[in-house]
Amino acid sequence: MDVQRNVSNKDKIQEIGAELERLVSENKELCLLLHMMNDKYTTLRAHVEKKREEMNSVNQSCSSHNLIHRQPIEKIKSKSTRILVRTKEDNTSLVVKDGYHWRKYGQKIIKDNPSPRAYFRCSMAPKCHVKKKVQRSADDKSVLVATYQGEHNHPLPGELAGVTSLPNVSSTGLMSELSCSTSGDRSLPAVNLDLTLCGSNHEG
DNA sequence: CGTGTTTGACCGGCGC
DNA sequence: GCGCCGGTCAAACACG
Ligand SMILES: [Zn+2]
Repeated sequence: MDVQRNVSNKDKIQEIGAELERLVSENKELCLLLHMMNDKYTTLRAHVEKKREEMNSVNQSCSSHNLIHRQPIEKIKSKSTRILVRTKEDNTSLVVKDGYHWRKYGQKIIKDNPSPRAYFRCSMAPKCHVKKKVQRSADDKSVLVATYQGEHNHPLPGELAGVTSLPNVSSTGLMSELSCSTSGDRSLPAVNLDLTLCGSNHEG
């Protein structure tokens, strides 16, 4: 009957729609990531330039007003990278496709945070034992905190890398506060580079 | 049948 | 030593 075929088609359309939604979400994530990297780069450059000017200024004359002394940036050895990415409820805690294949191997309820934390491991290469933790922020439920640990010893496959082409990244207006911090060891104070340059509210 | 997710068990570190 | 807590394992299950 035509009705059945119709239903089947409808189902398929729904499926494709879901896939599209997923891709859009993924694209958004990558967009955010890119933006974050850009911001980080800009901030770091600004800091470096500021530091240089500062040094020059100090070299000439010591002013009365003291300048803030920041921690040396070279101290941070990015053994594990923490990335705060704002996302919708689309990808609750599932496999976040950020270019790699992740296999979930655990989930725990962490104290002082009602949301569970998911543990992932890279399963693209047999020798790649990169781990990743994903959990929601305690304050904003719409913020996922992904903590990458380790380095990939394999390049990204081209099939998945083709999604990174973004026509308009800064005109979508989906940007919000983003923070990126790198902590070398578990015991380090985990310096947080607040990169909330775009001081816009993130009502979600 | 191969692969990935779920989910409770298990284990080590740490504080009491 | 014991129990809490964060992290991992692995058996069972689901899916293509
Ligand atoms: Zn990898």
